[in-house]
Amino acid sequence: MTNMIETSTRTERKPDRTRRVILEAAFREIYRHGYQGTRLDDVVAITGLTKGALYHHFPNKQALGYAVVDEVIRGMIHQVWLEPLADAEDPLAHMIHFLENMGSLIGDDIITYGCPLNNLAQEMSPLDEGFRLRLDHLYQEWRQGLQRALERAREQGHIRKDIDCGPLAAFVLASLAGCIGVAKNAQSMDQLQICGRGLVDYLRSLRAPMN
Amino acid sequence: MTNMIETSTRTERKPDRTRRVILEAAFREIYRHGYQGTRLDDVVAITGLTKGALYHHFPNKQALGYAVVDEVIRGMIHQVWLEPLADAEDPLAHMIHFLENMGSLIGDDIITYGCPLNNLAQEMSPLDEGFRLRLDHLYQEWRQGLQRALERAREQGHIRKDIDCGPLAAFVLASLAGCIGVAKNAQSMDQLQICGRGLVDYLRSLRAPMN
DNA sequence: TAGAAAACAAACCAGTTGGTATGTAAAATA
DNA sequence: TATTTTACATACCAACTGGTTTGTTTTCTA
Repeated sequence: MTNMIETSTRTERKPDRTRRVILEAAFREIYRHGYQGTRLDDVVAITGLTKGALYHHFPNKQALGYAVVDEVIRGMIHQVWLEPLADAEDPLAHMIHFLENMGSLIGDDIITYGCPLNNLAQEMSPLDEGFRLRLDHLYQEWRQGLQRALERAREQGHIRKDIDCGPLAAFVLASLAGCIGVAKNAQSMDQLQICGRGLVDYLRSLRAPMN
Repeated sequence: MTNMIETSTRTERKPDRTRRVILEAAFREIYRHGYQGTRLDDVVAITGLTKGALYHHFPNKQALGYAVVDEVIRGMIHQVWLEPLADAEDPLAHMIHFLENMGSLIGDDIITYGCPLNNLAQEMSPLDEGFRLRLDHLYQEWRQGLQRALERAREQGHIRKDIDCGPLAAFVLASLAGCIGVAKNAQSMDQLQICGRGLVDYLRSLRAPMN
């Protein structure tokens, strides 16, 4: 019935796409200026839409922020970290390779603006419990993915048998966030590599002693 | 109508003290809400002063923020970290003891609000080069203090001779910031201890092998 | 001790911000 | 096809915010 292929120049209505456009613009602004520093006027200006569109899809700024966490940032972490890690045959080698080439694998934004998840967590966790719960949930997903990968590495004999991979995953994640934060403050890719190498050294030191 | 009432409201004038009061109130608000989330009206409300006083001592919000970094936060890091570390006879043992008892040694604020320096760095470094330079300078002071302590530990034979204490100090600092950040987001002292133990394990693994 | 300067107080303002009320064209539905 | 619902656009505002201006009281100084 309404199945037409004609892409007319009329104002096509694609609510899902409009919603996506708003979400990604909001993510960009939040990533660059923080949640509190983000102005809704700037978000709509980037999209070329208007506030009417924004407030049609989201009831208020807070709901928009929550959706950015649940949909945009969550997707990025799964895509960049969790899925490749789950697919890797040699998880430890994959992690080390990733840590040693973060700059080229992720892009300069990691130096300029840091980690989107950690940024938002540091800013909003003490201020808004809704943010905190969502961000904490995401961290737990991330940590569990890391833990599973480390346990696989342990089964492969790349990590000593006596290591508890739960706390280890927590520490690795914390260190990684710290390294990115330091690099961001120094605005220096070198700093990221120096700190990242410290983490890699640590991971290597967990190898079972060769006999 | 001239000074008919010599009421006790004789406002005692202590400019240095007034400046201090403003600085500490500003620190408190920035620590809790971030720089962008801090309202000058709230700062003056806490002090019981007025904007006139604030703008007499500081030309604008930015200068007040800079002064908080240079005077308040810097003092705290020196007092809590650098001076005790420089005075410690066994720096490595001191560091480990500190990491294992951070919660009780520093206080609950570290869980609730995180690390004042790291918070401000993550928020403001990409937004304001003046902040970034001041915060980066402070980080370098901190890292150098750590490096000197680690080098002393190496001389004492508590750390392997082949370790380069510069990158190590950078990694330790990054990890520490990351651990505090994770604990803050989880609002959990347990998380701080779990992550902190990971860092302690790492430091212990640097010990020269016993023969 | 008189005048200048410093240290505050109080009122005010212009720009901004999140949010709303209302209008309207396109889809969905009947 | 007629009607309702969805998806936006437009215009607007009340509250707030950083900052200014002006006035008053204390302290310093010549």
